[in-house]
Amino acid sequence: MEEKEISQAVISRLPRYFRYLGELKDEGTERVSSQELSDIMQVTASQIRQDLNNFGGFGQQGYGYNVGYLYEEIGKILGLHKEHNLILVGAGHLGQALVNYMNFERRGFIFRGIFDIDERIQGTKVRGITVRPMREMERFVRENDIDIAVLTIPKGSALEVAEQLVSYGIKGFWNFAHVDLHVPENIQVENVHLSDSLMKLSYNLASHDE
Amino acid sequence: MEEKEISQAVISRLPRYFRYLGELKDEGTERVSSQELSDIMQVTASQIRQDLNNFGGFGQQGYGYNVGYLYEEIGKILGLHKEHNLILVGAGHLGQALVNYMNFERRGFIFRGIFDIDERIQGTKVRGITVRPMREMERFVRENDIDIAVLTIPKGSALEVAEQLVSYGIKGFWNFAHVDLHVPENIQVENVHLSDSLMKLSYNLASHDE
DNA sequence: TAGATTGTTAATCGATTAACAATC
DNA sequence: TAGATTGTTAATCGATTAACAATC
Repeated sequence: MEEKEISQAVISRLPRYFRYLGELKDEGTERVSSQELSDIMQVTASQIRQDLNNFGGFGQQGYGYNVGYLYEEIGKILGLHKEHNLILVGAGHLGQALVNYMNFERRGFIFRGIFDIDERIQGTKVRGITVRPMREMERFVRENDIDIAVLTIPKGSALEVAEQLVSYGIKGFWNFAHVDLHVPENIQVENVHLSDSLMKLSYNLASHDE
Repeated sequence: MEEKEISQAVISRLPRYFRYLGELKDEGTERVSSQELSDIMQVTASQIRQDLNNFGGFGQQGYGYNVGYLYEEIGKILGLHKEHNLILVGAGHLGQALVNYMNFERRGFIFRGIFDIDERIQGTKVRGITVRPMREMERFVRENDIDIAVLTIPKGSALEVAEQLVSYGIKGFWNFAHVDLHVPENIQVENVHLSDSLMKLSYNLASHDE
């Protein structure tokens, strides 16, 4: 049962709030007003209050927000209290880098399996996890309750692999392949298109020095 | 001399247009109407026409757009006809993955140097490029006309390193460190916050299965 | 209580979509 | 020429900012 639909613009800002609140928390700060947060984060206090109030009244008039509480609550909104079981599909440089990055695990995103089409690396390990052949993927996904697939494979095979994974029960894709996946609407896709990002930087560099 | 300022929302869509036009071009398609592109890309024809007309009239009434021409023009708008000299700062797994990724070079983004604080990897090579100590960075940046720094270093050191790099003449940052850089407004920053992206996926997964 | 700051409504701004005259 | 489709203006929609009453 869906509450009022929250816009993706708001969702995109939540991790940034979460990060700044985490830093305030680590510094031992107990309370913060929307105005103080506004000064630090360079967004309007009004936007902060609007964004938070999409999810409930976390503050208190005359006081502001309790840092620790708000941090926890945003974490819950983001679903960080739940664990997710991930597989990596495509054990190239980028894929291996993602598996080796410790911070995802700290947030509950745990790589359970790695798959690659290249026979030469099958059987090798990345951070203790064996690289398996693609044909073992279906069984692995079903038996290990995998909900997220991280795609670091060439664009040519991504559509086909994604379709298979949906049929195996995958619920979300973290997609680094440079294509737009076509998946049923109950499946979530988060794209990381690195070359798009670099092109945007290129544009901004070019448009600046005119 | 700045023309009318183009919104970042529009800029963000350009690489996607560029990608689809490249595919059409590879298929040998010569012309495309905004409506056809709309069907393929799942955005409105109106938005496509509006976006393109920010940069000039690339189409022709009654005909549509010439695929090859539009592809070239968007490439120019994105600044892809110019070469950029990059350095990597932080030769961890992610940094090495980026250097090894061939497609950036194809678009004119060329890694010239790699720097890392860790003495154990200094002197080793990544894709033929020697990893150098940080103290050589200033001279290298100045002598090799480096304009983009790719930051794949821990958040703790990112602010300081970025400040130094600005003073050495760096014009743009591709920032993978999980902090917001504070740089002068004539310096461009493009952030890739992977954990933010993953949290967004997490939210969408959680909010879906309610 | 008085002061501070939220939660929320109203106003503004900007981005998207629709419509259509211009024109190839 | 008639048909098609752009370029562009106008209308709509949504997101951001401002304002302020509620309230701790």
